[in-house]
Amino acid sequence: MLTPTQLCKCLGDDLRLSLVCLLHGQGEVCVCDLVDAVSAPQSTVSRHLAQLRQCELVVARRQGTWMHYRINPELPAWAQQTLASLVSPACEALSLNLPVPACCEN
Amino acid sequence: MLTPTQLCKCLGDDLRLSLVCLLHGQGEVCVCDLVDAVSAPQSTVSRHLAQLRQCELVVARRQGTWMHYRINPELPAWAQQTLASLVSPACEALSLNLPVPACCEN
DNA sequence: CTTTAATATCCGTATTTCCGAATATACGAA
DNA sequence: TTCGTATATTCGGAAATACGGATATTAAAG
Repeated sequence: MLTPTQLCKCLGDDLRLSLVCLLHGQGEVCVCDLVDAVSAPQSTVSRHLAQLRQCELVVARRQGTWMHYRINPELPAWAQQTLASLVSPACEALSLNLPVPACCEN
Repeated sequence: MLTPTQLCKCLGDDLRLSLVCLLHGQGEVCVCDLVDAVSAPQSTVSRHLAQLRQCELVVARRQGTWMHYRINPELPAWAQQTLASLVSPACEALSLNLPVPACCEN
């Protein structure tokens, strides 16, 4: 189960925090769009997504060859509040421009 | 200035999160009490406190040989909200028993 | 079955973080 | 000044984390 320390560890990295912010802004985003949005190598993004998934911070849905990620909607209330507090200042600090243009529209 | 990533990095460690929780519960605590409360070597506690201070998450007040730490009261709103969301689940997860018995009462 | 696209995993390396004993510093008291 | 207490800093090594190219997996299409 997700602990506060684990949540903070997940969010304590620019790339992972960026991913979480992007997912928080949209409903669901597929990996290729995330790769574009953060302009990092695919293997790096995938590895961080796996880590976020392992902490149950995000969940994935497969659709054909695409994987759609979104924030785990069943996050405990304290975790949701934490995200809500952090996302908007993080978007600014990381200069993320939402929404992510979607390349894969299914 | 404190960024969301930095804040999360600070809180993404059991010992530092414990210290922050202890300080959040009381007003001000001196180092020796924190050392007792977390039962970690003094140098370790001091090093983590220095890190928290560098991020401006906590501030220190010297009184003779004692140093009294407290949460920085001028934290940006988003950071205060983040702490508010995390402290109580963190206290439970880290099984901290507040309040800290104070050995140095000045 | 082969090819292609999307994503995940592997693995060696580089970087960061953490630890705690030892040492240094700051301060008050004698 | 000297001593004792409280705290900070140093430093070398251990452990954890991050990186990304190469490779594996999965699934749709031909």
